[in-house]
Amino acid sequence: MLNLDHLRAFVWAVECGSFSAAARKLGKAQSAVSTAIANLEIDSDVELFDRSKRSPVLTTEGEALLPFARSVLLGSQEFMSKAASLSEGEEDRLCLAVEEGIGVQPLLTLLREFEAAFPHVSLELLEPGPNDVAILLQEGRADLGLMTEQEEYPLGFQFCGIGFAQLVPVCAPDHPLAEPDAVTHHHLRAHRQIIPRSRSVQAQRHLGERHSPQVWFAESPFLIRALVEGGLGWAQLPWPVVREALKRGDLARLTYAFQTTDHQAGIDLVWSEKGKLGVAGSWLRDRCLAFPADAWRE
Amino acid sequence: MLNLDHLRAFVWAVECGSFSAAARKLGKAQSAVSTAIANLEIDSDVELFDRSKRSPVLTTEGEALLPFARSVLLGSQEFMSKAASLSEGEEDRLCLAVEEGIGVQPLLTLLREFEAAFPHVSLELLEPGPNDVAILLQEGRADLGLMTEQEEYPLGFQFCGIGFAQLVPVCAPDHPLAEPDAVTHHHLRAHRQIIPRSRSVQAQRHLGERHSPQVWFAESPFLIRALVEGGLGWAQLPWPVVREALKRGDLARLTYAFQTTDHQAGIDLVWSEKGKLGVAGSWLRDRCLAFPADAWRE
DNA sequence: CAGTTATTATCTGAAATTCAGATAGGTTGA
DNA sequence: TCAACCTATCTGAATTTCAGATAATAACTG
Repeated sequence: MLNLDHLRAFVWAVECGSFSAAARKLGKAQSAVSTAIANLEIDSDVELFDRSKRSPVLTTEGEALLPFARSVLLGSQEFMSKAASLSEGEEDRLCLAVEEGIGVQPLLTLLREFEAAFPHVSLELLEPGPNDVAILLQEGRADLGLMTEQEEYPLGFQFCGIGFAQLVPVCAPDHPLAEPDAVTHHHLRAHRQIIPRSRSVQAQRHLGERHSPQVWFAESPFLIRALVEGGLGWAQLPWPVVREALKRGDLARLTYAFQTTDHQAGIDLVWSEKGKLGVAGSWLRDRCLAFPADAWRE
Repeated sequence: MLNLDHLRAFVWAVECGSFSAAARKLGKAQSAVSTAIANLEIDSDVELFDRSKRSPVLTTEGEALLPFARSVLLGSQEFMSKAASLSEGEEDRLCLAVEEGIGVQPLLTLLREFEAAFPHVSLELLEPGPNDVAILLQEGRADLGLMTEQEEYPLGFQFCGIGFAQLVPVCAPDHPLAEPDAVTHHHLRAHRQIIPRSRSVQAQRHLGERHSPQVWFAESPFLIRALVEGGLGWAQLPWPVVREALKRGDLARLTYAFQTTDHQAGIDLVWSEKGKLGVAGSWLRDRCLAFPADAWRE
């Protein structure tokens, strides 16, 4: 029956150029390598080396078989490597949910570090609408979440504010509110506000204050941006969502008369109860917590 | 150290649902499977099964490791399978050179059979210009060749006629020779003939008779077809090369006054001295020899 | 041409491993 | 409670692996 040690002897003998050298490399006796390869030749019924010369040279059959042997050994290394990863408490996969509108841009370098540190953990990234992050965590679908802050979280979750996202009031360039003068509460109330609201009835929190009695709701900030660009109302949207549109002139920024700075929406990092996170999850959590608070404002 | 038998026990235990069942399947004692998996767990430092229930269930770590184990075993099977192929005298690769202009169409079904019969032999197909087949064989670059017949072959080669290709005289539709009347030698001599000739000076055999004192040469029948379509002369070309162009009207067929049937160019199957061909090569050679002689005329 | 070095195959007894069977203990369902 | 099925572990035997010694061969050196 095929034996990994035999394959090892075969590959190392090719690598080193002689059985003796391979034996020295492997820390075994020369006879061990010699018999190992002889057994491999018996098992496979193929003459792997031509021994007529001083040091053995691969036959064409051996040459053809070598990549197969390497492949098996590589597979066994991958097995052990994955096993080591698991035995150190690394999870097999990790799911990170980042609420739509929170730019993933600040995360990119972090994810590159993650890739290098945990090559065996397959990362899944979700970008759900507002507050769906909490639902994904509750369902166990996601392990770690990044979402705009909420008054209270369900039991069994830990959370920690890690920064602030800038909420920018915008409307279409030809919208009445786009006038250069600062707008008052009175102006705002006269026009339709569009507010993000989650699909699930479970938790219908909305992002930002409600300023107008006349409101529409929409699931995604990108959908809202489209509505606002179409002149259907005004909205407070995260800076990463509107940055390009403002630069292009597809949107206009409102100037509040009653507030000089933009509204800040806190960003919380949320994870399920402490024990559930593996090594990689904890690493990612800790690195997120160490992020500077203004990294998310771009 | 990792051991293939341990991996086998692991995978079969998962497959069968219990260690005992796996032992029965493998024809071993239950204790063997049990200790094998225990050893695998020690080696990898991962708990693969949860034994608290009647029959063991995979842990999440075991689940993650299972595809890696399967991969290693699959690799070992591929090794043995390839070894069996080699030990039966199948070559690792086989190179078949089919002279340009000899249609590969008749070969297709044969190649499909080849694929099924010799899955481990990687086939290489070359389509060299006239007479380069002989050179490729001589250099050892190709193992088997299909070429238009030649008066003599270098030593060390065997050859056998296996059929005939039809050589069709063609010219451009607006060429003087395209007239409906049959053309005589005299007509032919008045116009430039284009003849295939190999790149190598070594053997400058040309395909078909020379009918005109005014000749050009070109390497490939397809190149010649382009020249003829451009009105630069007339030529005798293999039927598969001109079939589509004749149908489209890009070429016109000449009618010889002195010959009622098209010129037949014999097709030879050529291979290097007998011992060199492996099982797959011999198989392919014998199947080619059994081809009906008119298969190449389409 | 003789001498030296390096190589492989093979033999041998010891050491390690594997194996089958028996036994004990746990889980499941009747 | 019992029967059926499962796993872990122990034990001695069988098998395999191993290192060291030895002989034979190839290549290089003077």
